[in-house]
Amino acid sequence: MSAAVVTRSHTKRRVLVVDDEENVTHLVSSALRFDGFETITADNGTSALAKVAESDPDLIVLDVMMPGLDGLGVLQNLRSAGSQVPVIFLTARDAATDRIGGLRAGADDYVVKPFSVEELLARVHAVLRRSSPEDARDGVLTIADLELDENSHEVARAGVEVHLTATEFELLRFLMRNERVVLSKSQILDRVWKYDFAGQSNIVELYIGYLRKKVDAVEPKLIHTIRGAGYVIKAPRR
Amino acid sequence: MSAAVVTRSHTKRRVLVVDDEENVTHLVSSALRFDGFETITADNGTSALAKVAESDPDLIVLDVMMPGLDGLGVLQNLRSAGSQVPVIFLTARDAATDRIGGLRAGADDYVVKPFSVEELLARVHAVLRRSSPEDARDGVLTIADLELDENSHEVARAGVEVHLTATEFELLRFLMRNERVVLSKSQILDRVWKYDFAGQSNIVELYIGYLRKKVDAVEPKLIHTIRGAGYVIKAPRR
DNA sequence: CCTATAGTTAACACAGGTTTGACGCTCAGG
DNA sequence: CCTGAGCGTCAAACCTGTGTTAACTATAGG
Repeated sequence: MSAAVVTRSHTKRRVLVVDDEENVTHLVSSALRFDGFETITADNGTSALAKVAESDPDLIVLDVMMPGLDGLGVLQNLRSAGSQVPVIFLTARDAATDRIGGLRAGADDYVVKPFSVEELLARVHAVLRRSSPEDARDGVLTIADLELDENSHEVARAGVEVHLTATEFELLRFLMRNERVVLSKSQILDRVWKYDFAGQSNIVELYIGYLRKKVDAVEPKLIHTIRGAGYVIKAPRR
Repeated sequence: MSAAVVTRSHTKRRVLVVDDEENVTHLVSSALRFDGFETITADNGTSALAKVAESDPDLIVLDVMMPGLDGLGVLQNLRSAGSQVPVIFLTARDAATDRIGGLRAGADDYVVKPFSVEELLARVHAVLRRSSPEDARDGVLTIADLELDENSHEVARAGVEVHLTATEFELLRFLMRNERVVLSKSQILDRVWKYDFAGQSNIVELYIGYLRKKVDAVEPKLIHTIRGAGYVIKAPRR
């Protein structure tokens, strides 16, 4: 066991994504790969159990409602076989309704559909952070004198605390988690907004504007427009 | 043994969780891990004894009613073998009165099912605090001029004692034990309310409201709403 | 068994956040 | 220097989450 832990500490984290909708598994697994994870997918409960057995994932993202063996069944199966692997449920219903069958049934966290990819990613990191020591980071992102604390949701520029709304916070976190990477408006829309967002408008520009007013009003400017490509956040070269 | 004690004084506390329901062991052990413990689980009495022998835990959370060798049997076995390891019993409600006599036979505390996770966690800390010198903290949580004593259940703001109900106290303790961490309403519901709580209402907001009236009516405000995310308690930045 | 206290539910009002659409500005290329 | 596509900004409309009150139900203590 200790040998396995040691070996694994230097390899990529492996995440199994289980959902009967291919759109969802694709969306989630490509986001996870973009984030440096290895991913495996399954589109039903039975196949999920097989994939767990053969690839021993570090975490499972598991849809609750699936035809045949559903998420609850998969989880019970795993737990009674002694598996301790962390599980995040995807639940379609109102979270409160499913709660008894959800978290309390042995999952480590759950995300309500439709979710934003960044939200799910944040949960994945949070769960891994608390369940394995190797992933323990403090959850504070810093670029120049801009700080964002994922735990307390505090954001400060030049030492001054700034209040951000939920969407502003997610957007800034996405930018900061990708420092020096240009993110297109559609990437941003796909990651920060819930995946069923229909509106096709200038909402990204609008929120970039909000962020600039709130956290980028002082020099040096950190948020940059790359005309025709998207936005980047970065500290100036020194 | 003394060598083991010395070594152990700098390692994580190890807790063995024993229950025949996988949901309960997972619920409890993941909460304990989140709290910095190492956990081992067993789903029956015989296996529990084996795990004690092989991993020498610092504390055992032990379900009384299990098929085969039950909790009382496990405890008797341990005590007659000379083990002094602290034990917290999990008992069903109707059996509570009957079991108290049994508890005197060697358990250190007991928690009635269904329990809230925070309640169990509090007992674990309390037992460790009084049974091992290394865990001796006074059990007083302080944020700015807000004080909460886990032993006496006294709460005071700005030096003035405040009376809280059981639920209010647990909620405040949960917040304070997680200063500067945003806790979602579902996290709060899952930790502070008993695990079989099915209700779906705005009960968390309601209790936050109670707390605000009782302990946060003066400046500076310590309990903050993070719209769309949850609540945080924190002292203002200096 | 009755009363006081605590816990829960439901209804509702409102503040704050999100989205929309219109409009003006800017930059790069012709 | 003109032009159009892309970007930034504004205010109104819409919507959701949150706080609050009050009534109801369970529980514990006398």
